Amino acid sequence: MRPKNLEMESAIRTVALQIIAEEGLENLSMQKLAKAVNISPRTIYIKYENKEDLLIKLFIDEVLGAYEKATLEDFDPNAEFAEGVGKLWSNVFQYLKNNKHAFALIQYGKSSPLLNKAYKDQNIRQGDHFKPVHQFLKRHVQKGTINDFPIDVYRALLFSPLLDLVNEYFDHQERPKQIITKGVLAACCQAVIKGMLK
Amino acid sequence: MRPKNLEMESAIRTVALQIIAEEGLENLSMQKLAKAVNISPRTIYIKYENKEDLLIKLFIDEVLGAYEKATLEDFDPNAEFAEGVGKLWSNVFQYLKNNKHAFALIQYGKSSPLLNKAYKDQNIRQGDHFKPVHQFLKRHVQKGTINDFPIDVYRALLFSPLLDLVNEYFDHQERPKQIITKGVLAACCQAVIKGMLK
DNA sequence: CATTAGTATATAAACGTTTACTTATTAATT
DNA sequence: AATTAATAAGTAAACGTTTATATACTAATG
Repeated sequence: MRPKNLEMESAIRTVALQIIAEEGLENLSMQKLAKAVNISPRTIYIKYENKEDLLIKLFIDEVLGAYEKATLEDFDPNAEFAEGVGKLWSNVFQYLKNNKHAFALIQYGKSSPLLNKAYKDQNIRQGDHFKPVHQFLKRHVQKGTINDFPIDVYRALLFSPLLDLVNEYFDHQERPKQIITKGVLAACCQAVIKGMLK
Repeated sequence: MRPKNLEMESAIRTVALQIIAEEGLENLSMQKLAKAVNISPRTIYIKYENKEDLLIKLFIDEVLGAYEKATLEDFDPNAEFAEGVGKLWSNVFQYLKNNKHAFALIQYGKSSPLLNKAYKDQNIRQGDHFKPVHQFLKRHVQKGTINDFPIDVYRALLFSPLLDLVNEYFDHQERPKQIITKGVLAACCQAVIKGMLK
């Protein structure tokens, strides 16, 4: 039996992310993708059932998986609140800064009904990728460090400003001056922490 | 000369927003839109140059314009910091809660390159729709109430958690229990305010 | 009756996907 | 060790459909 060319599969994913980031999800087509990777359209269908399947696998496995892994790297659920949040912020920023294409698809996850649905299904099926973070937050609620909120509310408070700052970071990359400096990021992180502490 | 049917133009916009919210931007086509409004495709082209033109006008005029107007309603740039931010939050939440379809397109504004570009162009050309907010923030920087940041950074800190909470609000509308209550919203707003105060 | 709004229909290109075929590789058989 | 059969990977070209937009026409109003 002829073996799969594994490089090709990763090329498909890389180029797909690139097209999505540069031209938008609405401008990714199977034929355009195949041409860009320099393969036959049929080859994509050997590895993915159809376009939906490709997009969802791209989103869940390639993007969210790596993102979540990077977020939790060296994160200690038993850390002090400020220290823990600081670590999460620096992990996320570091990762996204170096993975602009992945970030673009993450942004689509909030708007595209297809990806949004996939995200929710994934969250329900797989339980908690972010278990260490939940553990961390729960501990601090019990210690009385922070107020008790549903987990989705913590996500909004803790991470959405950071994602917006990443967005600004990329926007200002093409401009004369970068406004999202280490200092600004640290100050914002401090503001978020201060707001949450009781 | 035969007069334009103005109802038709607003029907086009309403149905377009509906399709985008329900099926995604990538699933809006001119023919599908025409069929849904029960008009000929050509009629859309009388009112809009092409698809891009339609999308950009939908985004800028119909959605962002109304959103910004609603945000600033009865907002007093001379208010105390907590009061001013509270007003902005309640305006935004109130408006988006009642305009789910508009919210969907606003979310796309962060991911779709076409809309993103339109947004930036608009921000540059039209200067500051949000001038009262800038004025408000500047005053509080001078008074020493809050730290001095670029305006984009304020936007991330002040509004992105709120938009995420609106997203959660809609998600939980289809579930047994709404977690984004008035109390949760007020507490989050307090957290954001507290974090920003020096 | 001139002018423009609007319709029905057509266009070429692009879409997602499939069909019919070739190539590369492994494992069994000679 | 060489040959062959089996099988999956991969290609080229085409499928029917949908796309954005254009053409040719009719309807309605100043």
